[in-house]
Amino acid sequence: MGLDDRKLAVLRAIVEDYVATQEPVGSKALVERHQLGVSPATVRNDMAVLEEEGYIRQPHTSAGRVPTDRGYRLFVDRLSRVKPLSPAERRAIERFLVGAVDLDDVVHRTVRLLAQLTRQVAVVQYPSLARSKVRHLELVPISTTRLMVVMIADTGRVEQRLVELPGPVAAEDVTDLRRVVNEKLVGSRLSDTPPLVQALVDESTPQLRPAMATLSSVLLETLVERHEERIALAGTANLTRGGLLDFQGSLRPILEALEEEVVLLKLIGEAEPSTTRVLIGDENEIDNLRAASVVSTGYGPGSTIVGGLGVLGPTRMDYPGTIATVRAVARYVGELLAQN
Amino acid sequence: MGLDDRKLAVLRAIVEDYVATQEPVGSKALVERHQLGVSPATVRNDMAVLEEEGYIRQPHTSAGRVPTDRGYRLFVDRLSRVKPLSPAERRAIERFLVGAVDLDDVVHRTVRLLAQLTRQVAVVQYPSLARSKVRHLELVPISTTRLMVVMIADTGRVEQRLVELPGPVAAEDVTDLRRVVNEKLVGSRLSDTPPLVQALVDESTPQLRPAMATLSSVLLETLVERHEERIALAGTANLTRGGLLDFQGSLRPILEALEEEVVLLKLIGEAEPSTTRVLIGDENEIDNLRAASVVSTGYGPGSTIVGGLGVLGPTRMDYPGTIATVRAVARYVGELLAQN
DNA sequence: GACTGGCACTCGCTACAGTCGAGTGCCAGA
DNA sequence: TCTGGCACTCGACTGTAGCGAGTGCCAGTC
Repeated sequence: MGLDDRKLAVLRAIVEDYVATQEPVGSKALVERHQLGVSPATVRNDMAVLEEEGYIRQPHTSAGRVPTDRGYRLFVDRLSRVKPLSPAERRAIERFLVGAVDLDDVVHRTVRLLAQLTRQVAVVQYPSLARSKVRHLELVPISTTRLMVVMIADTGRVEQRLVELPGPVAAEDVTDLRRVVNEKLVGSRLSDTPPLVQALVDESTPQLRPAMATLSSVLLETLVERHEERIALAGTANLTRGGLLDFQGSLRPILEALEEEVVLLKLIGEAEPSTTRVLIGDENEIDNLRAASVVSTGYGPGSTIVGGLGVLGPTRMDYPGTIATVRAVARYVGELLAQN
Repeated sequence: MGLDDRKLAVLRAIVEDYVATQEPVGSKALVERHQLGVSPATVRNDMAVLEEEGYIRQPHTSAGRVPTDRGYRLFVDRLSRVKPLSPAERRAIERFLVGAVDLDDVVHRTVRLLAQLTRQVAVVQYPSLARSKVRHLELVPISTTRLMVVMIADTGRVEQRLVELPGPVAAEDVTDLRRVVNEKLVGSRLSDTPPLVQALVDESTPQLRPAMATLSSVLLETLVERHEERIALAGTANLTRGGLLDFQGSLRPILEALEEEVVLLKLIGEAEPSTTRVLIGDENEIDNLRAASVVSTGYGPGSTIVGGLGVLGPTRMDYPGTIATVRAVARYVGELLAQN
């Protein structure tokens, strides 16, 4: 079922034109806009083959062709080169990210930047706690039976949680607790902590044990399991570009999906090192997003990955450009994190 | 230009029917569905007057009437009673909010709850720092020239910020700094701090002064001015209900407005004590939201207000129900905060 | 065998005419 | 002041016709 070079060129041309114009593209327009060196009739034959193979389809007879998800996939995999960023884009990225003051700030700036550059919905995952190491644990007494636990991770993430102690604890005991948890936990990965935390309880003095038990269960429960991941989102207004033609007329399912953190994490959180993942339409496991494509990648200081980021848009998107932007932003953010 | 009781009843009926059916309501349908005790012809005369006064209008000549923003305003001010919540709703609120573990948790649960109950976009402002008192300031050394400042407010809010010190500071100096800032600032309103913070610098020992200067400027700049307000949002998918008839066909401007924190704050942040504010369509100062209505109120422990919350929806919304829900949720959240 | 020009065909889109009916405004009369 | 009646308006819907973009196929050419 060979697709010879010209057929591939035709497919590429169809994808490019369709992305640009948002209108089904016909054989005549194709030969006019691209130097294919053959006549419309020939192109039509090629199109027939491409359609048979499932790479393009006709919205209705007497209309031009539109790429299918499969067609986009082939385009992304074999027919496109990642576009180099324009100097203006590079500058925009740098300008946007310098002056970030804070992890929160970095994440917010990043997600806005991504949304602006790609003109799509951007998603940025905060550095995953599971991939962070504990830098410091602070215990702040709020009352005799209440403690605020503040965890600072090496990725810059800060999480806090109020702990209700089983009974009153004296100030010097809090100091002891603080010393012990820091001694034991600083420098370790949170994902590795369960045994460590258990040990904390076992090794506590009888006096501290009840407090330590509560504290450690909160550490595990809240910081590791529940709150674990955070997400920032921007650019939802970009969904309305393309006047409801994308997303088969209803933003509903998309907006619903974007409200679910779990869904977002699934989209961008499973990043593998230094790969850019592209999910096109149907390839998406989330039903609500069957009409959308997602481009995502991991980021982190140096070559490690601490979180994911990406964008979501119509299947009809500029893949080469989007991929380039997502990669570039991820790289810059990584550098930024490395500086801290 | 007296609007007698019957004309007001007609307006009320029109608003209620239109909100329920989303279709222009005609004189015949009106007398059938409401016991107005008069004939359609009479109602038509009343309608003509109401239209002349600008309370209703006809989308086109041979269609029924639709309330104008002005009509809704009159309805809200004089023609409607706040609906009591159903027991199911009460239960939903309680169920949703118990078990909240954290301020973050409370806010997230609240915003989701509001969105779910009102079936609209919900906005919740975190307790305003300007209205909070400092409960504790923690300084955590990250390196010899870096400090993490963690501020815990009495409202439960926790803000942190990385501070780059002008030079290395010894551990015991950090302890001193911590003691001093806590002594001076704990218990004071952040909005009142500028003079206090200035005093901090003036009174510092020469040794601590440079560090204190940086620290205090960060306290002012970041915690008070910049980061000041935080906002949680939920239910954007609800904008797509009513199939694009609301919002004159485009969600674009709405989604854009919702991305701007400043805008959201303006919407719900200017709450006055124990008032529920209703902004209808045109009354809204933000151009993008001229097709929407906002119902908002303040919340806080006891009778104090620490922040605002509210919902945004089409002008064609169930005002009595929405107002009731917003108030009830605000009250519950206030109680929850009071417990801490 | 691959490509091309030509031709018949399909079918969505637009315009137009006609009908229907909901809803109105107005008026005369109770 | 209210009501029933009536003429009128105008959007929604239906059906028809013409247009044109685009196709598939086929016979002919290189």
